[in-house]
Amino acid sequence: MITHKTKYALKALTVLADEKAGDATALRIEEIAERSGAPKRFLEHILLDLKRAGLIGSRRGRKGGYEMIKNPRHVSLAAILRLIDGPMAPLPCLSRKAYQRCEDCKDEETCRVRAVFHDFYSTYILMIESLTLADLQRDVRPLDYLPVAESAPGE
Amino acid sequence: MITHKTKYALKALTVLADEKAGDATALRIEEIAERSGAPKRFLEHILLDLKRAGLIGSRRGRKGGYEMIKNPRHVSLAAILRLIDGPMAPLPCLSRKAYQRCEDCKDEETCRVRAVFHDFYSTYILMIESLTLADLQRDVRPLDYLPVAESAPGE
DNA sequence: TAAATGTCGATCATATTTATCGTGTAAGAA
DNA sequence: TTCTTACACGATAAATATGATCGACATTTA
Repeated sequence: MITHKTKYALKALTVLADEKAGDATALRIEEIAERSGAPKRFLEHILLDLKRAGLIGSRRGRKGGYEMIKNPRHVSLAAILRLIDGPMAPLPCLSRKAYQRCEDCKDEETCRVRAVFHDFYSTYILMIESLTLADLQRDVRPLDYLPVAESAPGE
Repeated sequence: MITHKTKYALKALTVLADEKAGDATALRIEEIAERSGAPKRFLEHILLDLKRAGLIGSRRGRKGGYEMIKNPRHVSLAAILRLIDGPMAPLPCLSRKAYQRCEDCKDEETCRVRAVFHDFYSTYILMIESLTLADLQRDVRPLDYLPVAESAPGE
């Protein structure tokens, strides 16, 4: 599950990316909040994070607001998820930035859980790194049905 | 991130799967706790969940304990994650079992976040469904280095 | 200056996660 | 039977994460 915060960030960035095509007018937080569906006061902090990370720029005062800086094609979803939600690694012992030894783990080198999730995570990263903001912008391609079932635990 | 609870479940199941090869003696919670590194009283509940799901069986009283019932090759990691952590869908609107409309979403059919994560999730599911408990059992294949970097948010 | 708008720390409410405890129930041994 | 061992299970607590709101301040433009 991605958090609401991340979802709001993605939607806000999409709004700003879509806007960038037009004139260079910055969008007010309120405007972004309306168009993304995020609570305004909550969105403030999110936009601030995105600004600090250099994805978007801001202007204060009258005619102020936010605008996209980066090329959406060069902003991976992985970067956004990490920025907002923090490390994505399935286990703390598999994270580069937030590495932490598992207390319950006797030997990290031979931990099978770690080994299996390491392989899994490698592919996962490749996938999420390859998606970009631009993928959120493209022309609408509506869903029909979910092809993959979320089956019951039993066999 | 998978939860500690799920990690404990995976380790406990691995212990039981490894034990199954030998004689049919059931393992006591305490023994499983020691070998998996999980807190005993916490593990009780986890084993109960696994039992209710039909993955393992239990015997009470003297000579009691838990033992593997299913063939580890037929127990997908997806089933275990769902069982312990609940639905895996990145968005509530993408879950079969726990579907929920996103309040902030104006039109689900054209939501780009949903569309992109739907595609992503499909592949994710295929991957995690294809892994089984048996993958946690195989002969140790130690890790050397993490090949994929968790890069910084900026470009 | 006045109005609009981003900045930002503090705070609060709620949910989730991670346990721990006490007590009950069943099975086997003596 | 009676005792001991071990699972069953609901209640509860502590810690952390998440989602959100507020007040006050800083900056820009008219």
